[in-house]
Amino acid sequence: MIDFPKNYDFSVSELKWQKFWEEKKLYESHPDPAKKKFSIVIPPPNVTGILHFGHMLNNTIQDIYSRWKRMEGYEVCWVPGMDHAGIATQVMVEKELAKEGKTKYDLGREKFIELVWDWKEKNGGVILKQLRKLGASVDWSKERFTFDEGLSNNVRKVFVDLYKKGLIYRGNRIVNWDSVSQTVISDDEIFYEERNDKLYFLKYFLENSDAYIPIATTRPETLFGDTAVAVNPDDERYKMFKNKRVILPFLNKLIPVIEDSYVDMTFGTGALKITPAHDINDFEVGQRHKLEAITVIDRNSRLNKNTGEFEGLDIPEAREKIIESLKKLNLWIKEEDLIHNVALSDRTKAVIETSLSEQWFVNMKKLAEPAIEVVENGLIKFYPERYTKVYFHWMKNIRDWCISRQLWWGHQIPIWYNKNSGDIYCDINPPEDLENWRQDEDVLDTWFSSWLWPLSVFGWENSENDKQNEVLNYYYPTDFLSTAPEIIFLWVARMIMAGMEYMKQIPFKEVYFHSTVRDGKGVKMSKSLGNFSDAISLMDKYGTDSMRFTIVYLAPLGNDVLFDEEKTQIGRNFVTKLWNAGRFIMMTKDKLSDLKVDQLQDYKEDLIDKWIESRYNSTLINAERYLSEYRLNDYTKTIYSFVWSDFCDWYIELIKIKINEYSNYSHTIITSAVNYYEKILKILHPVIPFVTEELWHLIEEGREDKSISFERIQKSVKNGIDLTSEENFETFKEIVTSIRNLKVENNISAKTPSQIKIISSDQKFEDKITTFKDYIIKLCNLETLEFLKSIDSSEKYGTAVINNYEIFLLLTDGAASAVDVSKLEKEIEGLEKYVAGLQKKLSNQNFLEKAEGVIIDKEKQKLIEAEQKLIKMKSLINNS
RNA sequence: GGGCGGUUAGCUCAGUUGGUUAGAGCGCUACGUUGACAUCGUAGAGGUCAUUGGUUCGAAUCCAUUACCGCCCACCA
Repeated sequence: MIDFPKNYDFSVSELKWQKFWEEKKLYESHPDPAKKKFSIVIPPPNVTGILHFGHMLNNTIQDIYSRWKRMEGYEVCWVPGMDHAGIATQVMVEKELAKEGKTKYDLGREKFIELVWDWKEKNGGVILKQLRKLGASVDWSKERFTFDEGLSNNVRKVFVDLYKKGLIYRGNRIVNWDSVSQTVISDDEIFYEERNDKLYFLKYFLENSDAYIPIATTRPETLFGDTAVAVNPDDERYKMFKNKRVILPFLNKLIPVIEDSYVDMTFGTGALKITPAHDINDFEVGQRHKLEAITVIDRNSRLNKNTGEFEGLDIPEAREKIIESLKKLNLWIKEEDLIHNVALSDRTKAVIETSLSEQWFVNMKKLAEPAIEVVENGLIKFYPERYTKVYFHWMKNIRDWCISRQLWWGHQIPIWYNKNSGDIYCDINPPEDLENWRQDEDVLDTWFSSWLWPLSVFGWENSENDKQNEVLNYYYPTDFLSTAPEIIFLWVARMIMAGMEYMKQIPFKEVYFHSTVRDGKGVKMSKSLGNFSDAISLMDKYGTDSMRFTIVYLAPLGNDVLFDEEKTQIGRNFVTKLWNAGRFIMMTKDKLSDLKVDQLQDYKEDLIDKWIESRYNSTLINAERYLSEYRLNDYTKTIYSFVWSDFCDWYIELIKIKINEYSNYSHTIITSAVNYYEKILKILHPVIPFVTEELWHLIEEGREDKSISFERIQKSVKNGIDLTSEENFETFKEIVTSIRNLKVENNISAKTPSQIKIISSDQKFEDKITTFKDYIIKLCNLETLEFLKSIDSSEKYGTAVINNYEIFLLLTDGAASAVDVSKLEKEIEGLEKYVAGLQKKLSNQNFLEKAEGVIIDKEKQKLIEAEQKLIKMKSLINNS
């Protein structure tokens, strides 16, 4: 006899199995040519990261596929790891330093990097511990870090290779400069904030004339960098200025008036000053018109030597002084209030200065071509499918990738400049006579290492040896990638490009973009908004399985998850239900184990057995289908309803009757119940791994060294569905529900034994019912259940009319009135409308000519049934 | 501003190629607790499928329009 606790203690169980799985190295994978493989690489979380709801959802999804495929017999490999996350990590350590009143410059580059490594060893990687807590069945022996040696080598190799192919170049481009962190940041690290600002109107006088062109600008301090004034070619107002020159204030320099359709005639004055060095659009206009780009703001956001008397001033100061001077010079018109978006740095909240800077770029056009093709050809599929459009739009308009970052924590660019000759040396290893060379100070964008992730984690070396790389050849391409939609360009698209360039093969076959997790009101969860519940503490409170189940249950493909603490009930209640069903089965098994052999008889299968087998097969077919379509919520829902509605509400209740009435069958009955229960545990294991492992061990002795995660889930079989049994069972449920309802309506306690009479026009109906007559009697607590041709009208009855049969509940003394007339009338009214609608449809020539025969027959059948029902209901009302 | 989605019961969502009196879970209401489970059971009430128009014998489903919501991209001097 197994001790089966009344309550499930998830905290003990989860720790136990987490340890068991890892210590036994169950999920370590090795290439096995005899088996089909299934491989996934984790989207490497930041080394600074902690597990939030997005991670919980994403890693649960990956775990579901890993576990399901493993149970289907695949050699599954799910590779974990982390990203060194340049800016995020560096900023974190810099903040620590700041507490001691120090900056990174006090330490110097080398010492600072050492410090970051220390920080990583001590505080980094919290999220990997949390992945263990989540139950992620990853292969820990393959854990990688984007900054570890192998991956760093890969990064250098790829840089050198692209450089030698001429795809990496150094160029002057407009970049986003964060003057606080002193680095260039990408567009993705910027957010926009609406601010109240001023729009200033200035006069730029025409050369040798009293006429001026009015300029509207929010940034008068950049006028020193103006190299043109632009107007729209269609703008009649400035016709006289076209192809002439105007005088730039202060510098008295002549700049041309150019025409460019980029200029919006309706905004400001319709005349725009062009400052190619400090605005992305101006830069583009400048390129079109071959204008010079003059930098006037330095890296500390101060005006530089090109601004004459204003040199050294910061921006607000300079702006004020410039306006003052313009007024004195009579170059001032007016100012207006303006609400516009200001770009700010995600990390430092500093106002972003767009300025011209020398950076390293990757030319993306060539790399993008094959990456577009493989998605067009369907070699890579996106779920939800609509992301393919988003992908194409971006890929077909791809811009060059600025890969240099002015940080210390990251892969330093493998470029050396000769101190004497200025020659450039680019190689994986430093030049031999190092004292004559100076390495480029910049590091590479973090994504420059993560775009190689699917190759590098499997030991890619970009050499001839690759062909002998058994591990890489076995696992690449991976089968599945699950990630957040916001990194489709930053990461997903780039991995495809790297995969095509270096493996000549796609990096993954299917990409799932998971739901964004929002709070109950639909607001994206974030720490700053304070609507952020701590995922880990909720796991402690409700159990990991409950959280996993709930979050997947709430995550439909392509939609957001609206999550709040209250909703964890779904998962928690389900886990409890599953536990209690197991407890019932085990208790019953124990109780019946005393039965002697001579008490057993041959077990006769009945409707229940056929029905539950069919329901199981339907559930399995659905589960497989939903998983293959990445409809994870439907996968959980279909199993949920099988377990709760079919197995617990009906199957177990009927088992109870079988056992109480025919205890001599019970061994077979309980064997069968255990069998279905184990099947349930298996198909649920991918989503709720801990409790299913616990239950699987409790349900049968002798499994100490085994894990449910290696039990096989057999593929579904189509002919496992028995529609007749399912339909008959539905009729059975319909009768039971109707009788229970009749009792409630007539104020008869469920416990009171009642007499039921059923009248049917269908001769076969009685035969059909007979097979489950006894179950009806027991479930509804009946004294008698009779089939009659007519009813004794001297008695009072509660009645239910159901299609081709009627149920009569005999009302004994003191029972309430037999028929609720008003309710019945309402029903009749609805039914009459329905019948009229059908009649109209069936007398419509067009319908009869154009609709398919099957449809017409179906409608005719509906009409017959409805008319029958109507007649019965009317007679009911007449009799009352 | 450009692109892409969405709008079905109080809430969150299903609804296959147009042919149901439109479904589920949660919530709500009533009743029910000594034998798996009150984290439960039984039963019930709830929707003119966002608007308007069109295609069709027939529209939640296809097309167009409007309104609102969301996401992504670009960012306006």
